[in-house]
Amino acid sequence: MQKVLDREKEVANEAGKPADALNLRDFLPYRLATLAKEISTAFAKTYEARFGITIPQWRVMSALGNFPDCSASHVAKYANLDKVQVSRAVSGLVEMGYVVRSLDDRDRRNSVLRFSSKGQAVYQQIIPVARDFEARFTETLTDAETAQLDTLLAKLMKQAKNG
Amino acid sequence: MQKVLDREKEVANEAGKPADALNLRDFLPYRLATLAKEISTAFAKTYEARFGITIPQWRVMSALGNFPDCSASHVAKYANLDKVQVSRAVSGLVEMGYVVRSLDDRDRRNSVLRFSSKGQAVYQQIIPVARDFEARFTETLTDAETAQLDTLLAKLMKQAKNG
DNA sequence: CTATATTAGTTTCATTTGAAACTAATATCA
DNA sequence: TGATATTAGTTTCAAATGAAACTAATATAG
Repeated sequence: MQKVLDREKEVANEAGKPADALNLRDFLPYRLATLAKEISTAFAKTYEARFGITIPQWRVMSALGNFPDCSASHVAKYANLDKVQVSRAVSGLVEMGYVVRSLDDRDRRNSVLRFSSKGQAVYQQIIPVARDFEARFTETLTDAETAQLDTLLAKLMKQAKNG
Repeated sequence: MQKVLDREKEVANEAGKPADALNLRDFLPYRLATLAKEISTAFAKTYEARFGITIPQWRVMSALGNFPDCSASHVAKYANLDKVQVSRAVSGLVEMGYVVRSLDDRDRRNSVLRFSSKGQAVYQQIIPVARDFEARFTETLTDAETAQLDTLLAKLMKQAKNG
């Protein structure tokens, strides 16, 4: 009996599709990757054109918005970037006049990063754009679903980091 | 009255954190991007070492598992890859002896891609690895949460593609 | 039919990325 | 104190990426 079932699984189904194939479109890592890419690039378009910043630069700015005068390594940790990405993103932001980079007098290995007034103004302009962008997604969800999403993302991230 | 509230929002809160800053870690595009990256790289590690394939190559193999003898452009559409990525991934798979590339006699612009027996065997080995990997996540969720996740990802993807 | 346009897939080239090497500053330990 | 180790951040170099140019095949219009 089990044998029959096993053999049945090995042959193609009625649509000619091989059995024992995994449908990528149902596969969690694929779904997350494609969704994240779609959303990230869509959001990036909303600020790249207007403010000339990249995704890592947006993340650095977010870090500085929350932690003025912090170091590059703090930015890296907060924004899930590696130190090379932070270094390059900050260099670009400094060139554009959005960020001022100096050294910590108490430990001159550490950088001290902060917005220029121009950078602060740009950041304040991006925040509502970001909130609106996010709202376009949460608006399609009920309040319960939005709460579920928060819970699920937290659980998945926890499992991804530990397991 | 409104003025007072506005002014209050402009000053730093008790922790010294500026008001009107957006916390990246609560921001949906960021959360999705970091979660997807974490999961994708973790999954990639499970097959890159064992089978020597990259993420795009895994996606191509998934496509061929479901659609034997399909074209590169069909793979691209199915697996959300661009044609350059497919071209390169297939070249690598052909070199490794996992895939056979030929031309469609009815329209010799189209390629016809299929597993070699070796490639088919590797694919069959990866499938349970993939299922186990995914299961480690869904096991941390209740059945209801797993269903919610499916619904939410579908809704978000729909919104990402349209909005 | 021939000329032009379109499609499938590859190659090229410039940019992005990330690991490893490097520089400079501070900490630790004998 | 002086030698070694560690930490922060930058630079270098090789690999990955993606847009645009390219090749070859087929479709379409005149």
